[in-house]
Amino acid sequence: MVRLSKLTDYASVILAQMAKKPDILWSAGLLAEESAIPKPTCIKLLKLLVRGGVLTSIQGSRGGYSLAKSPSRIPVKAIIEAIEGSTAITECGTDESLCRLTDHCSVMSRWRELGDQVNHILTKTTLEDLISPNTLYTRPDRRIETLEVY
Amino acid sequence: MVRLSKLTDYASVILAQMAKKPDILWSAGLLAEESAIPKPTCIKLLKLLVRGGVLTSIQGSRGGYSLAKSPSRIPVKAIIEAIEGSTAITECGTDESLCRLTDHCSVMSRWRELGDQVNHILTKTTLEDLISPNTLYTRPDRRIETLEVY
DNA sequence: TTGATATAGGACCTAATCGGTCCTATATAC
DNA sequence: GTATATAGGACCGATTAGGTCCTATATCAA
Repeated sequence: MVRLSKLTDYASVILAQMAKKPDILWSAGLLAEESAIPKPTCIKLLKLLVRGGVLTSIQGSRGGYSLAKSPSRIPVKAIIEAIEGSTAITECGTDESLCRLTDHCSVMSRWRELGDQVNHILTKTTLEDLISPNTLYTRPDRRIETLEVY
Repeated sequence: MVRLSKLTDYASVILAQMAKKPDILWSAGLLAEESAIPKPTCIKLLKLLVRGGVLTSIQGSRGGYSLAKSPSRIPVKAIIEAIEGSTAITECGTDESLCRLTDHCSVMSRWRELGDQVNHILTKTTLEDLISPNTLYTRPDRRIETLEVY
């Protein structure tokens, strides 16, 4: 839990690169060079980001990739989910006995609420925040409203 | 990221069980029965929880396990770290070129700040919250102070 | 129309991690 | 001394993550 996968890390570097020059249609090759990420891996990530709706692509010669939206409208959650899949804290295991014999379901509800809080942060934080040269702290305009959770 | 491992899930069930009867010195066998978790796995988890300071143990005949502190003083973070290890969002990869050629380090700083927020929640939420029969939401006494982050 | 260039999609392999089990040592009570 | 309990670590199979490659399709330009 709460660990960034290497590929998501890479993806954020690629996206940071793209956000710097939003008007360019980036080819996979160029991005791989500029971001110092092995080309095959870079290509794979770009495909995942397209599928996740973070990027749009144009096929064919002179084609390439660009951000699907402005950085401020791309939640960190979307990036993570594009690369790693759902961020659901856990699917309820099919283990029947756990649910029948113990407080498992009740405890899981609390875990899920906790996961909702984390997701709230991941949704409010965007690519724009990620690529900011300044710390996220002490930015009044981005102060998170008191979580409507416990 | 943001996914509970099966073992942490199990551990929380065990701890919920123990918290219900705080005065009992629980043997591994009894806990395995009551929590419907395979005994060998249960034993492994108990050892990890002792090593993480969540439980204390007494060896020898008539020995067993008990909570090291009251549930309200055991952060969820301690449980996760006991089972899964550090919750650091990522160690900076040793990949030199990424840091030299790109904005990787800057982006990673933002990720780390984001991780700090998540850890804040995981620290403020305790075993007591986890085993509460009621939702964490709408509990004024547990309302989180506005995060001193963005 | 054809060739060059780019993405789309998926198969595939290897390495690392997770989930789970077992064995031996040590501590304690009777 | 023996039975009962935890301590610690070795170990293995299954799953997942990281990374590569191959073929198909779309587009542009000559």
